[in-house]
Amino acid sequence: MYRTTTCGALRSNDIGSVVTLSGWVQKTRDKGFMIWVDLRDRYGITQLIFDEDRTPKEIMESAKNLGRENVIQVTGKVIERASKNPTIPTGDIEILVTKLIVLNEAKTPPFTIENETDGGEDLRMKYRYLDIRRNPIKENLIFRHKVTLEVRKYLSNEEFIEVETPYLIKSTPEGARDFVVPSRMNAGQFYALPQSPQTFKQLLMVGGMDKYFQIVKCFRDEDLRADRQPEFTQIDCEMAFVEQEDVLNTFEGLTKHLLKEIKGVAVEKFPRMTYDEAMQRYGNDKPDIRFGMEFGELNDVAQHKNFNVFNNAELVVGIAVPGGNNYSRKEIDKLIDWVKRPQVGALGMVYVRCNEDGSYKSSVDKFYDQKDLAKWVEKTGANAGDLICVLSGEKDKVRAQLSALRMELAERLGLRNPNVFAPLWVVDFPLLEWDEDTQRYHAMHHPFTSPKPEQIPLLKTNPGAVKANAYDLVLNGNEIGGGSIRIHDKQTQAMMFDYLGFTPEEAKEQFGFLMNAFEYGAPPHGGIAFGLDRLVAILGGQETIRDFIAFPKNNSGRDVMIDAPAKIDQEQLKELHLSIEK
RNA sequence: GGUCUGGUAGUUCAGUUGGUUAGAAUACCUGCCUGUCACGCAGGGGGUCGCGAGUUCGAGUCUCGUCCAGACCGCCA
Repeated sequence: MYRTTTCGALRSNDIGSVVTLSGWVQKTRDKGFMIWVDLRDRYGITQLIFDEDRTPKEIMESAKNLGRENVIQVTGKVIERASKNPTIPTGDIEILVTKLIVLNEAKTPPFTIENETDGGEDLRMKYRYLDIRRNPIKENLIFRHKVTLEVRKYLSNEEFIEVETPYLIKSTPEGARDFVVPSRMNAGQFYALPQSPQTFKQLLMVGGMDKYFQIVKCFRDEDLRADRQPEFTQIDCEMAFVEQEDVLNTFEGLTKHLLKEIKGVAVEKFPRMTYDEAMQRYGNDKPDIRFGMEFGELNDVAQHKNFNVFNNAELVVGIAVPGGNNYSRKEIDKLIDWVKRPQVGALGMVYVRCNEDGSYKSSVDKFYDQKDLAKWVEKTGANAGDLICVLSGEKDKVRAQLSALRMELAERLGLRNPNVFAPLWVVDFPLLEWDEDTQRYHAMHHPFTSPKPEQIPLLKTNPGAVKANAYDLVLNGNEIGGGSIRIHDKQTQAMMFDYLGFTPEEAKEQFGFLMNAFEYGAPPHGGIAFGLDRLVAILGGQETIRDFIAFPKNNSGRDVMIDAPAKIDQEQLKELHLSIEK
């Protein structure tokens, strides 16, 4: 038997018992006359003691040779420590070792296995199995387990059934780029890995499954970010015989359950905001509402005052930065440079200092008097001591720019407190989105999303204005879930494909199976999908999802540990009917 | 595809206007140390300054190219 208990279990009431422990050598402290070894496993650290009076000589000798991360097994008596360590749970006791077996030696690890490791990202990924031994990563993986367990518990209680759907499916041109898998048995043909199980879960509704969920891997062949991996996990859900209200209530319930069980946070009813309102108030369809700094539109009060930059702009909009009047001229100039970076793309920034004495000092005093500026203050909700930052230009662009500035400033001001949770629903998303590159409309959510029925006639006259029964769940400025009420009849679905530029033949070829199914009694249905990696990271109070994934990919989509992707040999290529272009 | 930042000891980093033998911390090795727990003390080993070209009497430092990593923009129905 390798162990009778774990390294996190023993306390002072175990004193006197004889135990066997197995684990890794975290650290040895060799004082010559006495050697202490911190033995670590998943559950904690227990101190071993070897001393020249009480430990046999040969055990003393082999203890001297123990290196970091050796795997050892020890047997010994639990004794009370002469000097206790109140900072760890097992700090009152230690093991007087009578038997020591080195189960496996270890090379010196390339970075320290400690909470604050000296290892860089690259190295940690290459030796991820060592990284996982570190508490922060280990705790994150356990945390993720708890979240998924709570999801399964909650949804099962609500009578959802977890059903697995296939990973080898068919590529479709809509949406993200597909990962494809060549078929050996069907020369020249390819499977695609699913971007989501969307059509399958709809077919499960047609199949009468009624309430479905699945914690499922999805795949998108697009560039990565700190919060984006090419393979990621969704909590994919679908319900039949529901309206939008039913879906929102059900998954608001799930989210509340998670916040309560995982974080001990009780949240009242989630606020709801239309897409248009979110864009107007925050310039963003996933607003972080943990803090204010709401947009104040200034067209009415800032235009027609001889300042041509504003006069020629579609939108003039500002935010009040709390305490921003403290910024030096140099700091403000730096802020202006920040918004002018290509990533943000503003051409400039106008600012108003709100002095404590109630007066205003702006960068455009030539064009605006105190009375004018007072109106800006009113529109942005600025207080004395604030700084108003104003951007202008094309509506969509300037909103994105000011939103970026708002988030940046909130970050700098420490307003994005990871222990505060501010969820909200953003509803009434547009159905379609104009795409400049292809000069046609794209489905904003996906092509199975139902337009608001009363707005269907509007599709003919002003497609861009049609709203969908689509919704996102936003948490702390992150989209953690999104879904819609789906189309469930063949005619509407065929019409949608038509608007999206599919010929009837293309629609039939790609989605004929779904439209056929709609002819055999498809119930009204709708659903939602949560990004599990992101949800777990946010609940864990972190921005990057990588440390909540056991074996993540790096920025260029590589797994640096197994060194994938990699070439395959000529034989394999031949079998798959492939040849590589030189 | 683009923008920015970085690449120097096992590791994390410093390295001034281009100038002698490239440093620190930590890790590692050796010795000492009568209760350590970030143990302490003394000593030691450890470098293709990412790679390639160029400028120069001289390049870790400047220029160009290239590779790698990270953040972001585009992209992500």
